[in-house]
Amino acid sequence: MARSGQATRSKIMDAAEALILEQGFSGTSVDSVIAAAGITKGTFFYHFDNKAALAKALVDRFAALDLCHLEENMQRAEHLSRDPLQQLLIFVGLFIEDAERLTEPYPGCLFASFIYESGLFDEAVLEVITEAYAAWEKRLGDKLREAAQIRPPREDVDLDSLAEMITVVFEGAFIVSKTRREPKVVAAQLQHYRCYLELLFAEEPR
Amino acid sequence: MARSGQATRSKIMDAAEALILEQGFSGTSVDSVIAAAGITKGTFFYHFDNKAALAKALVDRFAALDLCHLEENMQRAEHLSRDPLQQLLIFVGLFIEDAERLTEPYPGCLFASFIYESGLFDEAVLEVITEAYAAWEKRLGDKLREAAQIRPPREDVDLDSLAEMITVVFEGAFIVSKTRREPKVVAAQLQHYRCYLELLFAEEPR
DNA sequence: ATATTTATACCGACTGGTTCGTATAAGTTC
DNA sequence: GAACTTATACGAACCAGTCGGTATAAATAT
Repeated sequence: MARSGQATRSKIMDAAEALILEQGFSGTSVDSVIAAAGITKGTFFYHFDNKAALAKALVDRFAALDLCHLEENMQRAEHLSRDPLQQLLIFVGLFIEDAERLTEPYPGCLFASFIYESGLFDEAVLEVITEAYAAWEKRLGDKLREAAQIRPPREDVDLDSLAEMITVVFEGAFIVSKTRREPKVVAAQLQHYRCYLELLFAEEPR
Repeated sequence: MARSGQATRSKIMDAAEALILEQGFSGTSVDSVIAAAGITKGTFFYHFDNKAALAKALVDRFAALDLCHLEENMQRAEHLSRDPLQQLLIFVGLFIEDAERLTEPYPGCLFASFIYESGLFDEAVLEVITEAYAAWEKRLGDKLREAAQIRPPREDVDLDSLAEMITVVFEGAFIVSKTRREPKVVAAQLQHYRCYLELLFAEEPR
């Protein structure tokens, strides 16, 4: 089975990611990864120089997928409405739809897993995470500022931290969802975030 | 130098907790703990049967302190106002005050750290965490229901998940704070939670 | 009062197993 | 023949945990 190199690489990364989200990076041995992936040690080290290289590949992939979801849902929202506030509400709504489809608890976020073991990773890995968070903050922050220009929020809130709040809600909801083993948590919490935005920008009398 | 048993035990736990919040539980060896605590291996295993016993002792202590903060600030709030909504706003405000005093990024929550390595711990450890979360949800949920009886919220939100949201905001803010190495994140996010509560229960014309 | 016992607290070398990573040699697929 | 995979064995470092022994102080006995 030569030539399927990329497939094997993905299989290793899939197995590793699932294990890491349950046991952490240190708690996940290379041996357990190769067992889960159904390959051998030689193959693992053929694809990754060392365990640290696996970590880097995992965050890179996770970040790429994350930013893809961000951009895709934002562009869908932008096509569904012209009003920046409505775009934001639709944007969050799309993630709520996704979260509602979950039947099992969300497996968690690799970023959070790594952050709670941040002492083990080099700066390059951590930078991928900060940049991903920054991208979300930027994208939502710009949209919020657009919305605020059309109609200023009722309370004088800081728009940057308001943009950041979606990351906060996601990460916090993942943890509670994992703890309570309850898949609905994420959707419920995103709904609160959307509701907060609605109330902040509501056009009702002062 | 006998007699200082409890002090040594605390010293071990303090060192362990700090290390675990940076490197995770698996990533923290007993050797690194004893080095940080300035004791030896024999002493460590005199105080703890095994590494798992240390984990249990750490969550127990963390949960006790956590519930202490919850109860203390809630009772302070209850003394400062008779109105349940005001009590809630004051309650959150007290945590904002604490968070604003931080000059370094919040070191993080042991619960979250353990949850992202949950596969390594036995049911007893995880139960301490679920119970702690449940206590917060109960305490705030009851207060929210009181407030809703006096004046129903503007939007038809689920009060249980609204109560749960403070845990979500804390946990999410810790992660973002650790990632961005920015201590102000926690206070800013708690402010949004308080603002959300205010808007939800505002008495302005519908 | 002095000797002896008991309990608590602590030390550090040691053991056996696990870890990551390497090496080697042969097989498979394109 | 180049890219990829299997299988197995191996080593150095590290890991959790053990064990025999020491130090101290209070309790008890003499």
